[in-house]
Amino acid sequence: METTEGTSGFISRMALNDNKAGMEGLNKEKINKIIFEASKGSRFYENELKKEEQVNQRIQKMLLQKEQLTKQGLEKAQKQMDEMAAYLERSRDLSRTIVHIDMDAFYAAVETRDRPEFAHRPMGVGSLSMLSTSNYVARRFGVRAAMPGFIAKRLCPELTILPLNFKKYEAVSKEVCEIFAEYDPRYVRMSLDEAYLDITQHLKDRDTWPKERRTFASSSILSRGCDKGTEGAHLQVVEVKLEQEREGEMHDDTEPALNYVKQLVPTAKGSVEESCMESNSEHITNEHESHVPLNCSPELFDDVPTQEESSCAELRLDSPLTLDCFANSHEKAATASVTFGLSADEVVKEIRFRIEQKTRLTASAGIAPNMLLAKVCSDRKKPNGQFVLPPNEAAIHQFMKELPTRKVSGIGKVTEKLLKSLDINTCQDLFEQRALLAMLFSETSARHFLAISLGIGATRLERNSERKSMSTERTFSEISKPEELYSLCQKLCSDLAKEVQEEGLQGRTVTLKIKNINFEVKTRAVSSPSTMSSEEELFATALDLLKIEIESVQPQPLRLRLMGVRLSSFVDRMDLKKQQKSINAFLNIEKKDESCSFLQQESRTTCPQHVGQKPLSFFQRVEAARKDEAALHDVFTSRCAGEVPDGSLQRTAIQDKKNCGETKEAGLVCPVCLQKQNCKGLYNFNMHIDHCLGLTVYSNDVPSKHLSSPACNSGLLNYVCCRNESDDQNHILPSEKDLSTSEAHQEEGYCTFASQGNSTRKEVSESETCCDSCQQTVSWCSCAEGESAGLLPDAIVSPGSFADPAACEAPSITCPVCHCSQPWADLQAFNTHLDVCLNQETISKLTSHECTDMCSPGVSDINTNAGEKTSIRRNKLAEKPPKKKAKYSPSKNTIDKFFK
DNA sequence: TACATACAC
DNA sequence: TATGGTGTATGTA
Repeated sequence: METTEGTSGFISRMALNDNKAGMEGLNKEKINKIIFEASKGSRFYENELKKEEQVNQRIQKMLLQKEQLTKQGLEKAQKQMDEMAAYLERSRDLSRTIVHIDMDAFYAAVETRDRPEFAHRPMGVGSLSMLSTSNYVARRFGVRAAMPGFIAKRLCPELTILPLNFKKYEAVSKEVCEIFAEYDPRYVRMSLDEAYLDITQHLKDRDTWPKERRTFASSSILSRGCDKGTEGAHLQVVEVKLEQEREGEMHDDTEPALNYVKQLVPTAKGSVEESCMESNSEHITNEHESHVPLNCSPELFDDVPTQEESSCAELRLDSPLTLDCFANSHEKAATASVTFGLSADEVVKEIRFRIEQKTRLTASAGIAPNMLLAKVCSDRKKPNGQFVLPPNEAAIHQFMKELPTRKVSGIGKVTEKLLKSLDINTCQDLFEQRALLAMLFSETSARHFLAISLGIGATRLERNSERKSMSTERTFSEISKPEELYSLCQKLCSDLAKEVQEEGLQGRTVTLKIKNINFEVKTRAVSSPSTMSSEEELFATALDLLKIEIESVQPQPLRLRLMGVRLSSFVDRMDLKKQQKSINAFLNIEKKDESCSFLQQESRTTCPQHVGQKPLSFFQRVEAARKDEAALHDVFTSRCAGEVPDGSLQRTAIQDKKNCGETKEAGLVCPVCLQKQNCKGLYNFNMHIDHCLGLTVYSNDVPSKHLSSPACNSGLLNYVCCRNESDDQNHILPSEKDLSTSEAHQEEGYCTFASQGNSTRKEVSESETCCDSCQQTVSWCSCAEGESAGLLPDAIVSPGSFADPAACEAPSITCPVCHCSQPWADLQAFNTHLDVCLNQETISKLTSHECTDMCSPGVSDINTNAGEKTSIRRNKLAEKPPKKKAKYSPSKNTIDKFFK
């Protein structure tokens, strides 16, 4: 989405714009006045003023600090920053071509495409409470994204507000992404309407492409006037003024005329879009302080259009409008085609062209050597334009010189205000004041500012960074009755639990967020030693927090307008999968020999390598693999390597903090594989032990109800005990497979599982699995997709299919540590034996003594968390995870009373 | 770890 | 009548 801009810059530029100062200035004042009138006296407004005051105090504090700085201190800081700048310059990578693509007024454009009547009329998408975006016509009235609809209506009574339709936007976004993937399969989508592409490789490949591959048929006006098949043709947009706009009456103009349309003519120079923006950029450089009404909070007016956007809205209307104007030309243009050149600029034109052909929507783009710059560039020619920043230092320095700090992603209104108070307005100022910034801001911030001032940003697009939290929150009209608050809390937990479970996540920290009727926000968090994902667990934790808040204001009621629940500190399914992958690697089973995989070991007997061999039990396989030192080494080194920093300064500190020191020379000997381990930190050592045990490290974080028998409630780790319907026996089976009873079959190839009135249809396949206890092969149907590693939603597991493992016919199991045959009575007994074998006492000793030598900064972490993983968890599995001490624990009766 | 704040979209 | 929801990062205690 487009970024918004502070009021002051907007007003100041208006004042300097000779042609439009009167109209826009008045317009701006009108907008401010209307917003102010609609806001003043409201609780929201009062809170905004309060927040603003806090920022002002922060500024005062900072200025006081500034006064106390010594010359020597600043010189020292200057030296350090210069060293850092030199380092950053040395590491500058100009080799990549990064593109940032942003769909113009996306939701509004999609709606306009489907309902062309809004092409000429002001329209917003959202609700009376909040708009997500608005079209360019509405923006001329000051109607912007993140503005309440009722205020937008006051600004523009003719405004139509359409409801959000995410399904539709998602579908369009998918279409656009299909195009992105052709240029960079590893493109990174930031939101429905925004993505980064690294087209470096594409540019190389493209050099060898025949012209035909760069030629596209055109079904719209975009091809009009283009030389058919002309190599490197430039599409020039000529804006033709159709009708003189009535100045100063925009608010009363209920149906603003479409004043300009575009024509494309071939040119070698570039487009008029660029010259249009260049002329605007002159005004940008003439910025000065603004006149914000004294009694108005500037924050309230953050969404007023920037000059660039206002001008663009006048000059360049949404593309669908343009297309409509050329409706008569469509036929003529239907057979045209256009060929794009080889440069990055041409590639991006091609992408935008294809997006418009495919979706009838326009996009803006920025092309630069890194993400930070590309993002700024894409904003330059919005809407429907693109800007290239050449990959050379001189051009970048020149570009950054006049760039207002607020234009940089990550510098918001507060940071902008803080910087302005230090007389820092542009990125060049950021560089010049680097010593001051180093003294007044944190090291991280100062470094960040320095990188920005040099135009240095990330050059590698990282995809699929793991999710760190998941939350759900709701705004409502005031609720203050405790029972209603509890009920709401439970609903939120229920919703969150569903989503968390769908993603196969397990979290340890629950955060309750509340906003009172005065818009004051509070968060309260608690971390549990064990992970959770169920509604019950989330609710039990969140309720504790909520009760404390209710009590804290008693005898007054807790009057809320928002409540949210967040789960974080995840150990997710990916970790489980990775872990399993490592176990497979540990067992020296590679993909190339999938027929012999750990999970399908029956095939082992038919594999040429293993013909005639008896299927091995799980622990026998662990034992066999244990002997394979090479395999062990692979797994082990990969597990113990720790995080690899990406080379940036920012990450170095994190790495330093996280990493423990090297293991002492004596090392730690794994009690399972008996190999000396050079792990960094006990945590990794514990991970290794878990590998050796062939158990899932985080199994204790998986809800036991999914993995264990309800009958024995054992929390059996990699196993599930299931009753097979066909042989009517209980079996102990590895839980990598999702097992369901054959009864669940409703039709061939599918299972339908009923739960709480809902049924889920899942594709399944028949498979055979060896019972690890009785060594018999049994048939199961397993879900082919969706769930794995035993993370079965309730709907799939039929509790009736579980039974006590003790019922299994073959009552013994091999201990992976001492290798003796242990009687299989129940898991608890077996775990006890395992713990003895692991010599819990020794591990504890290592945890408390060795660790201080092994791990410098992370000692407490390792002692409290990681240490527990190995030495305690096996006995803890069957127990209810201990809850963090809450100040108040509601009695069950009390809660029940509320829900009856 | 807990919490608040800032920011993006 | 009425000012969102989701997620990440960072500073501070």
